[in-house]
Order: sequence, then structure tokens, then C-alpha cells
Amino acid sequence: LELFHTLFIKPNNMFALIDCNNFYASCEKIFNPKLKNKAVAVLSNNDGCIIARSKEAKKLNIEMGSPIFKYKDLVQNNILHIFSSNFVLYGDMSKRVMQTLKSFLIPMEIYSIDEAFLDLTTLNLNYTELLNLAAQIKNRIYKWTNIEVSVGIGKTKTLAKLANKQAKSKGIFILCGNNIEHILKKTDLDDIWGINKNLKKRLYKIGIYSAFDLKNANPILLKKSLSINVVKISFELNEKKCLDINENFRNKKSICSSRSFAEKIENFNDLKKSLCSFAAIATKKLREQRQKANFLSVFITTSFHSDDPFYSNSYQLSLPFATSYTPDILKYATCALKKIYKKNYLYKKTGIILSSFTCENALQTDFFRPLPNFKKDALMKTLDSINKKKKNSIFFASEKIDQKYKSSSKMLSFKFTTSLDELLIVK
DNA sequence: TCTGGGGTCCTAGGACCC
DNA sequence: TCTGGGGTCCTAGGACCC
Repeated sequence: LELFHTLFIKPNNMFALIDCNNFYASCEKIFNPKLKNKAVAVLSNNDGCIIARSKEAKKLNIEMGSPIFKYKDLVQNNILHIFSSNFVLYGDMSKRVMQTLKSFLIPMEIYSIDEAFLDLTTLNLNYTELLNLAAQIKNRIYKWTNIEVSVGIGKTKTLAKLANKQAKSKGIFILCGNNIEHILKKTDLDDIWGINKNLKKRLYKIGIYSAFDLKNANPILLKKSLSINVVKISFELNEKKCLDINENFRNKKSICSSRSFAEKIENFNDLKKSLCSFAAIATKKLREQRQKANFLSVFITTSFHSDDPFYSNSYQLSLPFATSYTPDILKYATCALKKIYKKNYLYKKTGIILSSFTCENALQTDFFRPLPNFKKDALMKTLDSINKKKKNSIFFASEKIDQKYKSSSKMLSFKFTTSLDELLIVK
């Protein structure tokens, strides 16, 4: 253990986690002044359940993840204002926030759509300087994007995450030195990054009941009864860095596209059409990161929440050659679907996952395989450039789905920042 | 009536190798 | 009667994240 510490754990690190407050709900509020001080919630695809709440909505005890029909009365009485998820808007606002953060020229990892880590280690700041920097970050992001953020600072990413929880009420919080023990004692295990309800139960079984207990736990015991990740979390609570920031976030290692349907689908052809439309979306994303896939997985499932007979299955296949050519993916995805489709079930959802990527212009071939067809790449380039000018100008016949199965979003706000036809009008 | 979508990482076990 | 020891690589499934 001593050896491990001296070899791998470097002292004197400092990380900040910047997290946008109630991000999706905040994005809706920016462009709609009528929503000021009102409770706002954003719904999942298909307008199913709640995935974001403004602070006013949180005060009404509206739960994350619960289906919207539970709050029908609040919506009808204009107490709760709901929106379909507008990922084009949120994605663009996220980009603006991240660009603002980049202007500080500090090593940075974009961790999610509304969060980023900064590695402050080399800046060597004292407590007051840290507070000043955090305030500057908050102010600049608010001034440039109108988004409010919380800044949490700690000696490891795990502590910065925890500090951010404290910062939700105070705006800025630095978790170090004397206050760590005090905070950890009143922190629930599942409020720690990387520990959920399930892991919490397993920790209870070995006599660890709080974040403070986990900090002081025996790493050998943690490794034996749980996993290496829990050991790392415990070290991180002790201000010993195990997790570094990852600045190379550009390329994804897998790309998934899936959706639940507005109406359940029984028929193979309708299921195939929607799968093909997801396959085309995933393949387009793959081309955007200039890579080709060697592996795909297709899944189908009936509803988890109905009395209909339940069936869920998936099929994985290795592609005979790396490809980002939509017709190739459509063909193999359809093959995979045929393997798992069963008649007489009411399907609610399907999707595709592409993985095992290689660089688009480094193709491995062999003696017995035809040479790669460069015309395929040229065709996809043309297709993408046409669709860039006007979305969905060209698509494959197999993608054409019946409107009634498409997931619905009835309360969609405008794409205020990305579409000339949907600009905010000020009278 | 109505219950999301998109990711990463770890581990156990199988299939190989000598 | 008795059948080794030490590896690597791959994958499915689980567990976690937002």
C-alpha cells in the first residue's frame, strides 16, 4: 500500500468542477421572460417523464424521473410549465458555456452537457485566489451566456464533485483542510460520485455508513468485498488523486441511437423502418468523428410498464469490414433485427449501438477481400453536405417511418440560437 | 392513456496460446 | 489411481454516470 501511494499518488493537486444550475430548465427560461420565477420542467423524448426542473419546480417537490401525468393538475392550473426536450438548443447553449470556460486557458475536461472539470494544479493558488477565480468564472459565464453555474473546488475530482453539491446553495465552495471531515460526516454514501443506491447497500453490509467511514475504510477490505473503483473513491476522499482529467473527449468509443415509439409496433417492417432511421443517425454521427465501425449491436424491447407479454433481446455482430457507409449499416442492422424479432409482441423501443472504431482512412484489408470502394465515401460526403444545408433533404427509403410511431414532442420551444426561422422576436 | 437517451469502465469467464 | 502452470485477448453483462 505504501509503495502504491509513493508510486502513483501525487500530492498537491487542485480541481474545480463547474456545473450549470438546472441546465435544461435554465435554457428554456433564458429565451422566455414570462417564465421568470415560475416552476419549469423539461420532459424526456415522447414527453414521457421529467428530466430537468427549475429551482421553483424542485420546491414543489416535483421528482426527477417521474412520469408527467402525475402532475397533470399542476400543469393544467398553470403552476408548472412543461417543455419537450429541445436538445438542439441545449447542445448549442452547452457549447457556448464550454467555450466561455475555455477562455480561461486552464486544462479542461468536458464531462457532460452541463459540467466541466478544470485542473488548477499548476496555478498554485491560495484560498483567496481560488475564491477569486471561481467568482470570475461564474460572472463571465453568466455575462456571456446567461447561465448560472456553481463552482466546487477540491484536491481531487471526487472532492470537487462533492464541493459542487455544497456550492449549489452558496454558488462557490472550496472543500479542503479542516472542513472536509465535517462535510464528509454528514454526507450520504450515495451523494458521492460513483456510488449509487446499490453500492451503498453493499457498503452498509461491511459496516460503512457515511462518506467519512468510506474515507477511513481499509482499502484491502474494499478491494476484496467491492471493487477497485471503490478503493479509488476512498483514496480520492483522502485528497489522494486517482483520477486525472481527460482532455481528449473528442471521439466517442461507442455511438448509440434509440428511441421509444409514440405507439407500440408489432409489425416487422415498421420496426425495421424505425431501426433504419436510428442506424442512419448513428452512422452520420460516426462520420462526423471521421471514423468507421467494426461492430454493431441491435436491441428491441417491449414496454417495461405494461401487462403485455414482455420480450427483450439484442444481437451483436462483427462487420466484415470497417464502414461508415449508411447502406452497409442498414443492411447489417436489418440482418441483426431478423435474428431477434419475434411475432406477436408489442414493441416499444429499438436502437442500435456502433462500436470498435477505426480511423476512416486507415482501412485494414486482406488478399481475399475486394479493395475498399472509395466511391462509398464520396457518396456519403455528398449526402452529408447536402443535408447540412437543409436538414433531411436526402434520406434512405428504408428510413421512412409512419408519423404515428415517431416519438412526439408537443411542447417544443424554438431553436433560438441555431435556426434563422426561429429567432426570438422582441417587440 | 402516459414511465428517456446516450455514454464509460470494470470484471468474470471463455477461448485461445506455449 | 493420478492429468500443470502461466499467460493474453475478447466479450457480455453489470454498474455506474449525466
